Amino acid sequence: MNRLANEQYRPLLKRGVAEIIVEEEMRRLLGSGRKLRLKQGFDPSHPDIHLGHVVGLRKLRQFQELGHQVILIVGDWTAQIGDPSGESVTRPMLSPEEVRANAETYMKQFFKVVDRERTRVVWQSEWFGKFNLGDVIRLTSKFTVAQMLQRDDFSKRHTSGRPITITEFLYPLLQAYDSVVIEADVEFGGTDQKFNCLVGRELQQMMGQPPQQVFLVPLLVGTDGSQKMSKSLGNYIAVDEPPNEMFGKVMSIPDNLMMNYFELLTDVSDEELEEFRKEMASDSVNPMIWKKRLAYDITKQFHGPKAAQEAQDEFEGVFQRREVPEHVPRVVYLRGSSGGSSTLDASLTVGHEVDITEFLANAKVIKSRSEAKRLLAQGAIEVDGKKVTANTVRIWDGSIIKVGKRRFVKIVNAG
RNA sequence: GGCGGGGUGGGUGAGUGGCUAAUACCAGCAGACUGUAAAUCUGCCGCCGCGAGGCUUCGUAGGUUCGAAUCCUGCCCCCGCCA
Repeated sequence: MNRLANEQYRPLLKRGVAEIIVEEEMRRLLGSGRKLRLKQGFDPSHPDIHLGHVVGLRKLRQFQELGHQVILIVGDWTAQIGDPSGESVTRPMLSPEEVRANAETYMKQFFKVVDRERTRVVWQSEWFGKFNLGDVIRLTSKFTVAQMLQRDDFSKRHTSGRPITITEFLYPLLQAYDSVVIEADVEFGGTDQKFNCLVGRELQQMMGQPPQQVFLVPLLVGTDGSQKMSKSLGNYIAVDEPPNEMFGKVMSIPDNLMMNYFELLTDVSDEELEEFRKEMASDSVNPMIWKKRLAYDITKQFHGPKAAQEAQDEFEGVFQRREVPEHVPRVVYLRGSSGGSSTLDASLTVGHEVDITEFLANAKVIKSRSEAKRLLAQGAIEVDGKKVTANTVRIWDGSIIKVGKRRFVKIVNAG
């Protein structure tokens, strides 16, 4: 491999990459001029994509720009046997309809990053649907328990006496078989997928194929700044998040995560990041300036420059200048007899005093009256810019009620 | 098949008859401070009630008791050890 090529692939193979197995082989393949088959699997029981997944998807995209093809495998079959990730969490079997719906949801998000034109979607059931017991036994007989126990997760559970189900051993095998079927050149995944991907290499070789390369990306740390981003931990930023939310959530990450996010989730050049690093080290700039850029850049990727700019404007208005946001959810305030969907207590009338806690609880702005009372007692409720201290307050058509730092509601009289 | 352990509020996990709506920690929420960052401090953190207070909750269904998360019985579920 010549120096030029090394330089050419530097951003692709170095930035935002945890490990490549085998890197030299990877370079050789890239240099061969052949169109590579990039394998990406997806578990239909988790159809939501967040920024943690985007790290890998961006890599797929970068490969696509070089002319390579993504093969997206819908794991409709393995979704039914449970994912051994972390603790053994048994998943409910998904019905075919659920799988299909989830796959659609997934792909809608997936193709916000990955180029649809250069992607082929295949379903695992295309091949596993024909599998019979004999096939399964033949597949399992190629591997030993000792091999399975090489997996960190398995060996830990085994030594500490926690259960491992046999179906969990099947999961890596099926995933490996996927690689054989599609004749994958490269499999992508987070570092937690290393073992499974390596099993794929072994099986391919046993079946007379050249082994796939394994491209592992780091796990993104979530908005809490400590644990990996995941939906169940609630520290995630979803790709289908509205622009304002997305911008706001990025702004809320700890400062020390910024560099990491820039590297893994943006195309901001290494040179600029070096500048950023220096400025941060010397305290010569307010980190917020850079963080806004980060938030803008990420929001732009999913919502376009216009929406990103608007999100930034709103952020600056609401949080830096403490203004009321432009678009505030409305609470329709019915006068007189009962009515439609967001019905409020009909005895309340605009322009009159209302019991604010009762009002907000009825309007579902706050989930219970007890909680509303707590918030009131803590001075967290404002009406038209004035902190509410009494139980009752006068509201008008068009009044703005603010709860806490960022919840707003506008009163609209439909009466 | 045998023996044993366990199911408590979003999570971890105390509590073995009244002082327990239920220790503690985490998460969460609010206020202060700020750059809606982090850190820190303060308060809150089942539902209803202005309040005194009431109601519902500790796998589930019954029972004992003036009174049960705590005792008894059936059932469901989870886990370990031995075979």
